[in-house]
Amino acid sequence: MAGVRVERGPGRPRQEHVTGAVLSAVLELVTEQGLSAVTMDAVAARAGVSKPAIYRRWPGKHELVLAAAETRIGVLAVPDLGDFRAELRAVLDARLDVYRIPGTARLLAGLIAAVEEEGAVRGAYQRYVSRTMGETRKILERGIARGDVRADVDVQAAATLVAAPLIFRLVIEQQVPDARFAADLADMIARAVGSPA
Amino acid sequence: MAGVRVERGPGRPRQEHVTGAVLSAVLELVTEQGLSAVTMDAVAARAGVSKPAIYRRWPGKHELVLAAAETRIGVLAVPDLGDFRAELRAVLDARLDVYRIPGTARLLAGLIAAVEEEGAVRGAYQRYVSRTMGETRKILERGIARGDVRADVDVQAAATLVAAPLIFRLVIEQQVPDARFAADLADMIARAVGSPA
DNA sequence: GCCAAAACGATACCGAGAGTACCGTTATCC
DNA sequence: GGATAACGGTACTCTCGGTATCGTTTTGGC
Repeated sequence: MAGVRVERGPGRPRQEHVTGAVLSAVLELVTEQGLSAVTMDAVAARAGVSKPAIYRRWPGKHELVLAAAETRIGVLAVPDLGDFRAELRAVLDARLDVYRIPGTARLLAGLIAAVEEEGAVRGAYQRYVSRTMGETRKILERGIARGDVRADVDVQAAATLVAAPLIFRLVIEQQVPDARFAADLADMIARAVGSPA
Repeated sequence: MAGVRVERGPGRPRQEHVTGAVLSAVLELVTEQGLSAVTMDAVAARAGVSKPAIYRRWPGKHELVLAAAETRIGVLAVPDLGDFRAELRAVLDARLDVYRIPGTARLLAGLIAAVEEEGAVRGAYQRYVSRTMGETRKILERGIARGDVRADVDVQAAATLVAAPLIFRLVIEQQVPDARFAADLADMIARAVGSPA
């Protein structure tokens, strides 16, 4: 995902702090001033780094935005809590915490635009999305095995039902989701996929 | 939303076909070559129109993209069908028809990016979103009045649950939703908000 | 018929931003 | 000590959004 050069060899090695400084600069700029303020010059200046140093690590702006987004919205794993409902709450609450960080909506919007514009980013993005959705699928499959999730649900469709509403409210409705909304979602989704018992 | 000059008066009137040709050009370009191909010069050339003619109608690219998106994803109204489940299917199927048109994912991505970048577009966008969600809210409220939707659901949250999954699958998961997915959604949402009866 | 007004196409232009090339310098491996 | 490669700095090219200006054309009002 990151730079091209990983193996050791002759030549001056990368200065590790540069990578972190650049990613932080992207997150700061997008939070404080929005997407349009994230120019390569502004990022370089904010990070105290030269522009070529950025291009040695990422092939272009789209990839940089993707990398910055990944540091924010990482893949989270939920352990077996013995109860589908509890695990559902855990997923929603964890996502809620991330989406409530200021600037996340703008960051996601930039990510979506970057993926749509640049086919090169799509591969890494696809892997990220399927990994994230995979965690939710696991919870559903545990629930089916356990018996507190209906055996006849389409797991992939149900995973989308879980993942979509929070991000929709943030990015499309342009409102920061709150705990009440997450709780309502948990109720509705539990009825949607839970065993009738 | 469109041009500034509506009232009649002296001077050469707008040529109506220009507006339509420009909007069509945007949709064609985004469908055939993606978002990055939608440059003002390309739009002008494709529409057989001069660039100033575009700027007489929309103040900037963001507004143009919003206008083009609105011609595609209009607000749809669902009549009272006497049954919540049937109306739910009607909403999902109608949305499905639109989202399956090639290029719609790219168009939506462009819209999201435009809104996030340009505060000026936000007002019109907000009105559009709340109008669209309002139609879904109406269906839920009819259902509550009728008795086939639980009276204790949060209508706004439920509307998000209905609207989010299709668009999420298209824009985030990067897959065109199919009829099977829409049917699964209808099943799950009906259990989520339908009366226990 | 004539004039003001405003849209039209065409073109040239400006400024900003993405990305690249080249510099001399510095750090590391062999 | 030499090859390698990252570093900051700078200057550059190219593309794109947006504006200005031109002469031309089409309308309404007198």
